[in-house]
Amino acid sequence: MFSKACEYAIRASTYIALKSLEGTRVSLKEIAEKIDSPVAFTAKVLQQLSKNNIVDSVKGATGGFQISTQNISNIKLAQIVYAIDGNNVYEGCGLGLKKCNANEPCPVHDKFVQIRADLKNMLENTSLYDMTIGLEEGLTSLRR
Amino acid sequence: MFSKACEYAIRASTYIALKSLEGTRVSLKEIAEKIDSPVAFTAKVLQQLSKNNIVDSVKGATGGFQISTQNISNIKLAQIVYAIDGNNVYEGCGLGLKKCNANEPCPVHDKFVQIRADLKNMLENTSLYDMTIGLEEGLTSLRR
DNA sequence: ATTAAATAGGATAAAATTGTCCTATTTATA
DNA sequence: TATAAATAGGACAATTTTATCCTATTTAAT
Ligand code: FES
Ligand code: FES
Repeated sequence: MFSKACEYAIRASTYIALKSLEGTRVSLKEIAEKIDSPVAFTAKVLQQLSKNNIVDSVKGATGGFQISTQNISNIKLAQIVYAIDGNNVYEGCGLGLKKCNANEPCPVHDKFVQIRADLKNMLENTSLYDMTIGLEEGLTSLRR
Repeated sequence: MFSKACEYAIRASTYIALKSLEGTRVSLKEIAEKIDSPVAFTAKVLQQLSKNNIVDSVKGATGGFQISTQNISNIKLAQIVYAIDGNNVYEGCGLGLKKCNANEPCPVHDKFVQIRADLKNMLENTSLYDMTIGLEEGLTSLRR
């Protein structure tokens, strides 16, 4: 469904959001540990998220990653997926034709666009804040 | 969503089904041409489909691939996807956790399982015969 | 029998994705 | 000012996926 990079991106952003709500900035090292991801690879993903203004990075000692309270509410999973995996999830053909096109549809087009729309809808309506709910209480998890 | 191999598998099976309904067997070369896929790679995919009894292969001159009328009705996309991509589509976690598990869910679990169920449902209820409807008349396409 | 056309399958190669390592830069603090 | 801790980013390595090439085998038809 999503690339590994994108899975890490969502999990990392969620963890950063959680800690930002608690008022603390988090280091790459801590993030990778808490979401169980390879450190250096996660660094690349975070760089991309930073460039896309999805997370804020602070350099230097005591630096780290954070997300503003406003952005925690405003940023949706759809933006993260788009930043890392591009628009294939939203516009790609289920059977791999170059362009999904209702005018010359593949045999699964009608059924596929519905599922894709549901997925898109879910991603567009799930904020980072939504993602953090239940995390602190251990009702949901970012590792294992 | 699906691997390239799986996309080719679905398109190839659909084309073979179409021609089998017309009573003719088709060669690898013709298949690759009609679904716009790399010949040798498609051969590997067809080998796998043959091993999984999704398509029948006939060796030798005048040989080729075909699917029995019964199987055209009975074989569902779900079987093809499973044969090529395994069960990740059906059982994998949306955020890449090792196991999707309702007892220790990731933050998107509840929403994700629904979408996954819809997809699974669609794949389990779409037969190769369904896939061929509209193809002959050009209402749907396997290339472009 | 020979030939030609087809699939089967092993060995590689190319490309994309995933992952690692090292150095540069930034910045708080001692 | 020196140091230590942090991100940024370039270069590279490993793995997986995708694609190609070549040979063996099968089989219909001449
Ligand atoms: S053309 Fe294939 S999903 Fe739209
Ligand atoms: S645990 Fe992530 S989708 Fe079920």
